[in-house]
Amino acid sequence: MLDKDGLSEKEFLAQYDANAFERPSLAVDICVLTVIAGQLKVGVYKRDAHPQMHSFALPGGFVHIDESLDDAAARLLRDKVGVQNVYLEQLRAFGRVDRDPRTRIVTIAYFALVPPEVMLRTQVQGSVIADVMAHKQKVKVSVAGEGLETFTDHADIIFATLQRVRGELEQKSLAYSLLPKAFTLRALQDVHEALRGENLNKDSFRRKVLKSQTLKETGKVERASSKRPAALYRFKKTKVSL
Amino acid sequence: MLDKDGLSEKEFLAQYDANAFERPSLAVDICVLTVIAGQLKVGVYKRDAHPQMHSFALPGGFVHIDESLDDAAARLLRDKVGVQNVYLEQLRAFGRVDRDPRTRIVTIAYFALVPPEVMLRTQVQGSVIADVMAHKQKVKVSVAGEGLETFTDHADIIFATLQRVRGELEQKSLAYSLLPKAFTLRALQDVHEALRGENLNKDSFRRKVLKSQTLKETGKVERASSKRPAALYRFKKTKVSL
DNA sequence: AAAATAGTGTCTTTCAGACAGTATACA
DNA sequence: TGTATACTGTCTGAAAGACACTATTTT
Repeated sequence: MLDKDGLSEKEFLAQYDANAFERPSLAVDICVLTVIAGQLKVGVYKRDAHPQMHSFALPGGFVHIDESLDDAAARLLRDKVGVQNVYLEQLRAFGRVDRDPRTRIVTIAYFALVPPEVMLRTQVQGSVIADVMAHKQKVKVSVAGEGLETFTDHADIIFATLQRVRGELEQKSLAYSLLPKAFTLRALQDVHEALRGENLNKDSFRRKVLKSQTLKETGKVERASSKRPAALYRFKKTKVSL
Repeated sequence: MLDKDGLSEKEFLAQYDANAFERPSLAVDICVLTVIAGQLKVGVYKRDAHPQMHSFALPGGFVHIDESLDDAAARLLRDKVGVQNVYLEQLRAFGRVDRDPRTRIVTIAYFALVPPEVMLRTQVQGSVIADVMAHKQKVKVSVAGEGLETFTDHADIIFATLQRVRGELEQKSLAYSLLPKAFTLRALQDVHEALRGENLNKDSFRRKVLKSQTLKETGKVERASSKRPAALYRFKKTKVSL
């Protein structure tokens, strides 16, 4: 079968020149979220090179020619954050023309949800676990109350991640990716509250989650520093997607 | 301020070589949706060139080096579909390594929501307004009951668009982008039903939408071929996002 | 015993779904 | 007049929020 230039598909592919036009570079950046003691955190690192040296950036890097976007994200998460086998989902692409002064770089943003024990166990050079606060249409990244300057549009990426996670929290049961295998109902509610940025009614939260049949009692109770110990539950990964 | 190689930011940028590594090509593809007579439709065109000649593809093209992703999507929508000033939102990137036989092409998928009058007015060479049916985790694209072969992963893009639109239908009031300025409550419900792929309770749908304060009566009624004419409403663009 | 958190029972309000009935067009 | 659709009013059941109360631990 020949095309309008009289070429077969094989001939067409042989003469195709991918370098005929100037192309943007393609990167992946990852917004790593965790909830520690009811506080929402993001993993960033202090840049030690130009451009925007000393600002704080999300971990990321360029997409190799022979790896999928998902593979690139998993590789960078492993290499730059030291974390694997966690929840990892693509957010979207960010492609403002002037978002990077080096050259035209389009980035595919991902977000990862990491349980606190896993996050606290990783120690990578220059990495910082910073606080995140969403207020209005912006996000504030800080450590010990001290605001951090964020690299290029990375604050936008964090904000968009928060919006996405809030929307998918229920449908995809994302909260369980931020908890250890066994957890109390209070801890589950803490995660929901940290992500949604608001307090929830304890009674109806308990009822809803218990009635949803997504939890299984472990029979054990919290080894607690608190007062009355709470029952520990596990997540039953049922739930169907749309 | 000098980096670890002793370069200033200006010197660093001058010596930066974007071509040091082989990079994927970057494209944009657009899933154009409309609802005609209660039926969900997608705009595709029959490929007249390799690869996968004669399959049906979403309109798209390459991202220019000096335009943002959003600008590229708007340009391609205008040039390839003949439509502008419609709802246009980025879905996400699709980057399977083997998704295009020409070379490594990562595509940023967008979706557009177009009112039926606007869609029917456009006449672009080779374009087809096809039916869409979602069943299970796949999508079926057809014309007059005849299934169409879709180009590379474009069926996945359409499916993902449907999922996204269903999720954002309420929050972002997307249905109004698929309707003329004045519309009946029945037409609004038809759009919701077409997008969600299920029938809704008429009574509670009316009550919910009327109570939501997002509609304004025009005072006019439908010039109808139906029985009793229905009141026409307009969309009051209030509603705050998250 | 006091304090603090976990967990239970119940009342009220809200809202979706169902159904019955009225209104207004066309054939 | 019959029929089909638009629109209104009311009942019922499910679930969220609020509140009161009991249970179990640490100090």
